[in-house]
Parts: sequence; C-alpha cells; structure tokens
Amino acid sequence: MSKTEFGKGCHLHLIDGSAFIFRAYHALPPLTRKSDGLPIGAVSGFCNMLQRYVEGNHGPDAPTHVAVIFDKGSHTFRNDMYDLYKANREAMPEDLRPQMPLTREATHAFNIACEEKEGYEADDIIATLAVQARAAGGRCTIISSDKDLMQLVGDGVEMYDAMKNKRIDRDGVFEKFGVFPERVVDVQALAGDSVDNVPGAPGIGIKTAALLINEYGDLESLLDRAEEIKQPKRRQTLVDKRDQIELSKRLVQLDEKTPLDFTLEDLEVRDPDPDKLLAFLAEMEFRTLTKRIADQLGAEAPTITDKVAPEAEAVTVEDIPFDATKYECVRDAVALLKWVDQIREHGWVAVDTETTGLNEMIVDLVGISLCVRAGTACYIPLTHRDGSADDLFGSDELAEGQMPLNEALDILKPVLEDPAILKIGQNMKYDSKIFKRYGVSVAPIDDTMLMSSAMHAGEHGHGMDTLSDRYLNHTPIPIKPLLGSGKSAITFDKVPIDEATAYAAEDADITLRLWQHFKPQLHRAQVTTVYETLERPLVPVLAEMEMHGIKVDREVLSRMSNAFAQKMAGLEAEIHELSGETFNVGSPAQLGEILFEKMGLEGGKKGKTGKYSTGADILEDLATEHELPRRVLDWRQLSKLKSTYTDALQTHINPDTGRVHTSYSITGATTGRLASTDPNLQNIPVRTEEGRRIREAFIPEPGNVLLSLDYSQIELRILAHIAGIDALKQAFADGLDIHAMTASEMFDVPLDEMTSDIRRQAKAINFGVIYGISGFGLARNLRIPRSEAQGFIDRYFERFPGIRTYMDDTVAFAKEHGYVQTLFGRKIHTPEMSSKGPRAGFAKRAAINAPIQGTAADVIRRAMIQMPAAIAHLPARMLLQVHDELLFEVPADHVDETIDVARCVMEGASDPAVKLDVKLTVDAGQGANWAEAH
DNA sequence: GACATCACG
DNA sequence: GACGTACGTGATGTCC
Repeated sequence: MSKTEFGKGCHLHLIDGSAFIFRAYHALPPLTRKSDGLPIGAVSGFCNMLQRYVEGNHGPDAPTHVAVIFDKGSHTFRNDMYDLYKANREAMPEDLRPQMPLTREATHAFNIACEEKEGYEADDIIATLAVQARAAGGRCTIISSDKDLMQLVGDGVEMYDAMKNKRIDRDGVFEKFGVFPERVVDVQALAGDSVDNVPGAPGIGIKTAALLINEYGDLESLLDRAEEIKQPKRRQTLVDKRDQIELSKRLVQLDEKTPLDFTLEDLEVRDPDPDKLLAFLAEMEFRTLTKRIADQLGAEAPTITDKVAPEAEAVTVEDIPFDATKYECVRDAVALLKWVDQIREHGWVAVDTETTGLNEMIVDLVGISLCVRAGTACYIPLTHRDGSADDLFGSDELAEGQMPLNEALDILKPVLEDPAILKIGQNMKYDSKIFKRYGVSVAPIDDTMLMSSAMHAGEHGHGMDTLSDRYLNHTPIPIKPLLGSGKSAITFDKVPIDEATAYAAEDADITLRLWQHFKPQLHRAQVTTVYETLERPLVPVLAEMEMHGIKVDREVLSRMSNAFAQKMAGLEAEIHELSGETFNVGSPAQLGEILFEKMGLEGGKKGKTGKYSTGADILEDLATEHELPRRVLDWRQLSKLKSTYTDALQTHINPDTGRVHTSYSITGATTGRLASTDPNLQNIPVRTEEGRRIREAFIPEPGNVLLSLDYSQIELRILAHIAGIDALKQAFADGLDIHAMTASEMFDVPLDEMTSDIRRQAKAINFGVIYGISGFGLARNLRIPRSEAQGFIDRYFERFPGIRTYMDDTVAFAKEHGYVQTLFGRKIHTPEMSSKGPRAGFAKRAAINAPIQGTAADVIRRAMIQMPAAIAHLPARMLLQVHDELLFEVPADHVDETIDVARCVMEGASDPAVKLDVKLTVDAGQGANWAEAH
C-alpha cells in the first residue's frame, strides 16, 4: 500500500480518546449488554461519538490523517519526578475498567489509527505528533478541550471542543489563561492543578499567574527577579517555593519527543471495512447503531441475538424503596454546594420546579428539587410564604429557613448550563421555560415524558402519575390534599415547607428512577433515533416559540365580540318567536325537545343519554324545510366565535408582553402531532368568512409582516409514497390538481370537462382514504346513499389497487406487532387492534391513518428543529405551528429572504433520513395579519 | 365531570 | 348478519 507523504496541505486530526471515554461514561446510564450483562455504556457512547465524528468529516476541511490517542497504564515519567502526581485521582469505576480494551477495539473497527505508549500520557503523544505535523508543513486539529493541551496551539495547530462545537485558537487560549500558548506552561506551573495534584505556588491562581508572567515575560525571569515583587507574601512564596514551581513546570510541560514506533504517514484516513465494523457493533449488541451504520454503508445489518442472561436481568430491578422522610430540605448555600458536588460526581441530575401555578409565562418559582440517584433527593424551598402567621399580613412574608432565590440560582446556574451535566426532567419544556425567565438556560436535557412517548405512544398517557404507577409500582404523593380545591385552593408557595419537601423531592426521585428505567430501553425498543431527532430537540424550539408568543389586537377582538353579541340577540329573538317560547338556545336538550316534540319534525332520538341529537349536520338537513334550524345554526356559529375566540382570546393576552403565548403539548397526540392549549392556536377559524376575520386580530409588530408557509397536500403525498401509487406520484410530479386528477381517473371525465361537484366528491374520497375509508362514513359526508358511496370506494380501489394493499398490509402489521410505524421510525401502538366489535373498526382506521398523519408530523418536526439555525442570520422569528403550517414574524425588508430559507428547510425536511418519491411543496403567503398571510 | 357541539389540520 | 363508524386534536356551555 502506497502512502502519501505527510506535508503541506495535509491535515491531521488527533482525538483525545480518554476524554471521549469519560464523557461517554458519564453521559449515559449504566447500560449492559443484554445477552450477558457486560457493562457497555461507555463503549456505546464512545462508538456514537466516533460515528458522529466520522459523519461530520466531509467537506473542504476534512482531515487527511487521523488517530485516536489513549493513555496507557497509570505510571508515567512524571511519577518518577514527583510521586504524588495525579495521586488524588479517584480509582477507575468498576464498570468502566472492562470497557477500556473495548474502546480500542472499537477504534480499530472504525479503521482509525489507535495509539498509546507505556510510560507516556496521551497528551505527550499528541504533543509529539502535533509538532511533527507542524514541522512537515501540515496542519493539526486536536479534538479535546483539555487545558493541558492548550500549550500546543498556534502556527497550524488548533484545538476543537466537540462538545461545545467550538474551535480554540491562540485567542481562545488567551481567553482561558490570560497568556498566549507559549507561556501557558509558565502560568500552569505557578497556578498548579488540584485535579492532577500539580503543586504550583500556593496562593497563586491562574489570574495572578498570568499577571506576573505578563509583567516579567516568562517564568525564569520572574523567578530570577522575584525579589522585586512588591507584595511581600507573594514575593516570599516565589522565593521559598522556587523548586516546587520549577518541578510543576516540568510536570505540565508536554514531552514533544515521545519515541514513537509509527510515522505520520501511518495515520492516513482509511475507509472502514463494513464487515469488520458491523461485526464489532453486532457483538456489542448496539442495535440502533448497527442498523444506522449498515444503512449508511449500504450493507446488511447482522442479526443480533435476543436471548437474555437470566442473572443479567435480575440485577436491573430497582430495589430501593421510596421513603419521603429521607428527603433533605436544603436551606442554605453550604448544603446546596454539597448537592452540586454530588451532581458533578454523577454527571447528571433530575430537576423539578415548583411554581405558583401552571402558566409558565406568569407563575413565580417557589422551589427546586434535585435527585442524583434513586432515593437521594432534596427540595430547595425559595419563596414559600408564611401562611400560619397570626397577623393579617403574615401571608406575604417569606417563610423562615429559606435561602435567597438569587443565591440558589447563582449556585445552580453553572450546573444547569454545564454542557457536561445532563439535566433530567419530566416535561422539561415547562421547567426550562421557568428557568429561562430567571436567566438560566438549561442544557443538555433528557425528558422522561418524551422517552415514554417514543416507546409507548398509544398505550397510555405520559404523565408522571401514570408512569410512576406503571413502571415504578409506586403511587406518587397526590398534590390535591396540599393545595385543596375550589375557592379555598392555595398556591404551592403557601404549602408548609416540610410537606412541600416530601412532595417535591419525591417528584425528582421518581423522575430519576423513570429515567434509569427508560434510558436503556430506548435502544431495545429501537426508538433512540426518534427520541433524539424528533422529540428531545423540539423542546428548546417550542420553548422559544411559546415564550415569544404572537401579538393579538385586543381592540379588533373586542369590536367583533360586540358585533357578535348584537347579532346573536337578534337571532335569539327570532328563534324564540319561531318556536313560540323562550328557551336557552345554547341547550341542545331544550332545542331537541322543541324541534322534535313540540314541532314534531322528523329525525329521532340518538345519543347514549337518550337525548335528541341536534348536531350541525342534522340541523342542516332540517333547514331545507324550516326556518328555525337555520337560525339556530347561525346563532351557534356566532356563539362559538364569540365565546371560544373573540372573548376568550382577550383573556389570554399576557399583560407584560401584550402577546398570546400558547403551550404546545409534545406528547398530546399519539401520532406525533403537536397539540396546542391555553389557548389552542391550532383551531383559529378559517373555513367561513366570518370566522376567518378573527385572524385579522393576529398581527405583527410595526414594520413587520406575518409570513405563513404551509405544506401542500402533505398527507396525500405521503400516502402516494408509502402505498407506492404511481399515478398519484406522477400527478404530484406534474403539479396537477390532485383531486381533479382523482376524479378524472375515477369517473372517466377528461380534466377539461371537470365540474366542481365531481371534483368535490373525489376530494372527499381522497380524504376518506387517509382516514381509513368506510362506505358509511363517505355516504354521510357526501350525503349520498350508502350503496353509492360503496360503489365509489370499490372503483377507487380498482383504479388504485396499491391503496387497498397498503391498508390491508398496515392492518395486518398492526395485528401482528401491536403497533404501526411512520417512515421515520416513530411507533404508534394499537392495543385495541385485538378487541372485538365496533372498537376493532376504530382501531383499524386509526392504524391506517397513523403512519400517514404521523409521517407528516415527523416531517414538520424536522423542519422546525432545523429552522432556528437556518434563520439565525435573519431577523425572523418562528411563532406558530398548525400541523402543516409554520407562521413567522419578520421585518418587511427581509420577507423574501425568509421565504426562501424557510421553504428550503421545509421542502427538504425529510432528507437525508428518508428519500421521498414525491416532492414536498410549500406555499407561502404574507400580510399585515394572519388572515392575509394564510 | 360527562356530554354535545364545533373550531382546526 | 348486525354492529355503528370517517383520522387527530382542545375549548366551551349545559346539565347532573
């Protein structure tokens, strides 16, 4: 094999292997190999990091040479100089030790050079190679954030912090040390390092060290001229501890002449051997990663055994009992700092906030609970009020024994924002919005609610009580007795601190246990990708949209409310006149009596409660013969618009922001769709002219416009792809009117002779197909005889036989597996599939619909997740999502650019995970309000 | 709190 | 052969 000589134009990547391993070990729960219980969490994380590294290595700056460098053994030449070097290092965790050789194997499996040398630290090898690369005229990037390596930066050598996605150059080093790389060892020699047990000069930290070095030029001059230092204590230290400081310098100085038995040329980038790589991953039983890499390499994924070692399963059972009396109430900084230490030790923490209500945009923070391992949790009360005080104003006084809110946040903020510490929550969107309002940006996160949704959508809800009952066999302390109900209900800040501690700390304890239960299961359920690409990344995106809100013009709504009230009064009088008595028009029961008893109209009883049904479709039929039903329909429309929209929306305008802030439920819909609440901004009227005008109240800030981009026929396009209907695909490719095309195919009418009525019928059929069509349903929708509707359906299946195959296959799959899947791997469980009677029909249709609706939901989720970065350079904001539509607010002079970018993201949202046979098309609209934009 | 009704995709 | 149905949501008002 001929090797390219390393030289100008070459780019060497050096990966700090030990850093990768420790980061992987602390970021993941203690995973074990299913078949024999071998600990493999760190190996798994390590492989994922390598994989992500390889994936990201394309483009102009790709490396030509690469190696992963490891530490070997614990005794190095530095121990010979100073026997206490790294003496206070904790022993390697028991479950990490057996994983060390596996990480080397993993590196070989990826066909990346893997180097280590007895007696030397990885840092020395890295230093030697970096210097060699520089000398040969090439460049070098050290993938690590270790400050000990910063002395190497400069002149073609850079560092890259993969975690923070940040390059570190000479300026970056200066930021960290206050000196440029060539003086870093001098500063380190003075400042010492408690982690590595480098003594340094007592009482001198990095800041002081940099100051001294910058003043005297370098360490040697400083020590020689130490007598000139003005501060007596500092002078004394430098004089007395000269030997210790010089030793420290030798300890931190990297050895750039490590003898190596390989050359730079040996590190040339090589493609992995698919067989070897996949065999290793399969041996580790990494199901998701094996499959993903197999797909990428175009190779077949090896099968992975499903057998479970009996002893391996037994140890996973959680035996620690819940005990609310063991929870700690943290009342001062000293106690809190102990918790911070524990959090840093573990690398993760379960967090829960207690607040004065449920609206994150309004409520106040009352307390915070933390948990680092099952049974070990605390509550930090912060703003509890003293309700027990006798004087009248007692309830406004802060209760005794709480640390100041700001002090607690100052201590917790670095932890909550630390990229190396995982914050675990149940519905973290809520807590991160609360924290955000107090200036804390929580990241990175895991969310047990989203994990449950990824694994169990369709099986049950994902609230904490449900999950705890189901998976921990423990019923949480109910909140009701603490807060009371009705008029006498209190807010959490009025709950006595001891009761609050038991309740709040338990929530964090439960959350941590759920996480430990769920995290290893994500892999087994094959939904890690769903969780990591479609669920978790949505949290910050939605949090930002919700907090930003949308401006609503109260005046417009108020005027409409008045107009509606007037019209309703008129209609009500007419209705009473026509019926001959005054009654509550809003009562379906009273209306039914009048229509079907007093007036004797046709259209009998229905409903389980024995009441007459007076739904819009029934009244619509009656309206052809009588005036009263029409009036009632009109009244109902106005009543709906007024109560649900023009009145209610006003109450949702936030007094501080003047905007309306909805809340999206990520797990609300089983299919993966979002749901919008408080208020629901996904059902603002649009279908009728009067209703549509409500959208005129949704407006941009002055100088801005509202921008609406929506997917055209996304569900039908996805159906065409999934069911493989060539005629439909072709029609979309040709940009045809899809409903007209369907009508033409079905009724043999040429497109140029199409009538709106025939097209309308075809449209109903197309939608019916998406919903799991039935003759009855179509008949009712089109108001045609059932036999005729059945004829349409038969004909449709004749013309598009692929549709029937899709439906049959989907139902069969659901029956066999108990779930169906979207194109992106989201699973929707169908537990009702095995039931008998009418429920089976529902389950069937839901199973047919779920992959279509769910895939469309996945697509727009992907677009939303990409959007913030895509529009970061623009002054545009994403405000709302309405299933297939995204609404933006943008200054008028950036409209076209925003449309281009957002459309590009939306139309390409399925790439590269899924290659659709059908192009996705996005329509755009803009205007001075939502009615104009849509 | 169940139910009916109706707003959206 | 009868059953009793379009899929997915949330908010409101009535009535018990």
